[in-house]
Amino acid sequence: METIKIVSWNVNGVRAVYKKNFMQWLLTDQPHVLCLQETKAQDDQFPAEIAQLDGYTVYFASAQRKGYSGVATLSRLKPKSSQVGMGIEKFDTEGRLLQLDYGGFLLLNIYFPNGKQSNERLQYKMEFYDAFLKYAQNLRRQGKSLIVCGDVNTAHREIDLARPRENAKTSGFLPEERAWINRFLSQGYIDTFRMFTKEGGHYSWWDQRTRARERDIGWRIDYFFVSEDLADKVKSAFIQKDIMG
DNA sequence: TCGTACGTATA
DNA sequence: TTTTCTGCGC
DNA sequence: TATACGTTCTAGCGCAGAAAA
Repeated sequence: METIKIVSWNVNGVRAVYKKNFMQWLLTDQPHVLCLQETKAQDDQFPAEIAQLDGYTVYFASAQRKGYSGVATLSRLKPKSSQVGMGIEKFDTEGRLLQLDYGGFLLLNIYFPNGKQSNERLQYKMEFYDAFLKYAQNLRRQGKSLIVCGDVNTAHREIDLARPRENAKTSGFLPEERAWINRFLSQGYIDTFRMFTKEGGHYSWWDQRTRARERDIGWRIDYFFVSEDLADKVKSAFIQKDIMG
């Protein structure tokens, strides 16, 4: 069976990366499937060159609010079906989940809420986490195999961020957020990056305020999870840290 | 994130 | 019509 | 008093929408 390359990228504005080097990157990297988060665009606001890209079909899950959140999946493989959201209105209106059914597996492109803004948003994030776990487990009970990728907005363990002690009380590394990842994994999912890389020092997000990227003071908050039945089918998992979003 | 200022706790 | 400003979220 | 510790503050980008040019 041939190898499929799936890439996840929080672009922080699809129109902004389009003006930079998005197209060159895409034509060079040529993933079979590309999962984008934080597109910050309605379906009809996507650059036409992306929306009508030769060889790819583009699926959207945009937020109601303009310029906010939103995920999209570009696919060279034809899925059997697609679905936006979990069927829960308070979560689905923020454009955070897009599901493609490829028969052998479901691909869930997901952008979990950021909890840094306020207690209300942290609570919303935790509710989203719980709702998603229930949703995923329901799919598992239906016999589905899952690939879950995207921006989880939480570093799992101390080796997943450069400053664990300093951030023990910061959303993104709170005990309850980390505990949810533990609970999720314990229900039969694999953090694929950790299948191949055991040591720390590998990050996917860096604070802009202090130009932390230059010094590699970062967090690993973007993941590829698979349901454990797919584990032996995963060939590799890595972070392209030199690509700027 | 980092360094700092400031308040509070501890000996 | 284009540029500049303010506000929001991250 | 002297020291330790915990809390606080805080940039710049991408976008929307209104105002100004």
